[in-house]
Amino acid sequence: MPTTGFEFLPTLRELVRTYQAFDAFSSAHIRRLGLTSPQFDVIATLGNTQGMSCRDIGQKTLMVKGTLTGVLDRLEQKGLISRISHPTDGRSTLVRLSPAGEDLFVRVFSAHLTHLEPVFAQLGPGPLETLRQHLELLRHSLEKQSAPPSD
Amino acid sequence: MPTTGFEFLPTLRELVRTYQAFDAFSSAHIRRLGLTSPQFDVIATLGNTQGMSCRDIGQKTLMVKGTLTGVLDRLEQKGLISRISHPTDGRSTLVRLSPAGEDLFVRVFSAHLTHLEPVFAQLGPGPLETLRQHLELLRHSLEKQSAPPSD
DNA sequence: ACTATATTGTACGCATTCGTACTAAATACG
DNA sequence: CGTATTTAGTACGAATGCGTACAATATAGT
Repeated sequence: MPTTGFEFLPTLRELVRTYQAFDAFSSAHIRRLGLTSPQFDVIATLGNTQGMSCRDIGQKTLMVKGTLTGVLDRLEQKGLISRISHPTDGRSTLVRLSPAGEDLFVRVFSAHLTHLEPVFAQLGPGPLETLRQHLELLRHSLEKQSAPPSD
Repeated sequence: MPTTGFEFLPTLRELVRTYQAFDAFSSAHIRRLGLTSPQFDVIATLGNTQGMSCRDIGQKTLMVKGTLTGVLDRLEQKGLISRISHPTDGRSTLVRLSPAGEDLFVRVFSAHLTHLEPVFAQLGPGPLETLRQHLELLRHSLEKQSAPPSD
């Protein structure tokens, strides 16, 4: 017999609530380290690289370029990154960590993962992997239905 | 033998990516209906009620009160809600849908769920429920580690 | 009754986020 | 060679989102 539809609502709600709980937990720690979440995202992305274009950073962090400009402005103002003109492509800018940014990256990155680790460890290896697989399924289903992004 | 730690990273990344994919998919549809996501959230929360306080709306929508004030301002400006003084508690405000807000709720709410349904249907009932349970586990683990919210 | 405390909502500043428009530079095409 | 299109980044406005401070009201403790 067919059901009423909308049986997915509890799962939808749980996805939203869980993500928001994760985001609150993660952001609170990052903020105590003196950064915002997007700023941490950029620092973590640039860590252990020789610099990247805004386009590459945007693809890694899922920020659109308009958003990225402001985040990079504030990181540059704090002296954590520097913008250099690209050697071969005159349209592009190379963004790298400054020495102070490198220092911060080393201090903060593993500290943050260590902060998160025990939370996920509660699940155990099996459920952790099952959760990842189901999330991946859902994401692929979402991406199949979506229009390609404009960036 | 102990592992290197940080085996949770793929699951963490998948949680973030999947939520962002869901949010993009959902927001795009809501925007086509003339609302923002938080505005839709409030309209959906107030639908089929006789009005709620800002505090109640905040608990349902997971918005802090400072954010809610601005969202309600814009909904009031569009004529979709009205703010009435609370009969018994002078500190509180009763927020209700206006007739136009009721109309919008009826038109938009089920349309949005119908838009989302096929995406989640891809998973099938079993994985859908497993996913919900694992997300719930993770959320409870997060909430155990978090400080209680300031609101 | 009186005072200390807690609760409700608003005001404000800072940072993000997206969409759109714009400039500059590189590439494709005729 | 010259123009059209594409690409990279910035500029700007509207709308969240959070933290803090604040005014008005309610409640608790004495």
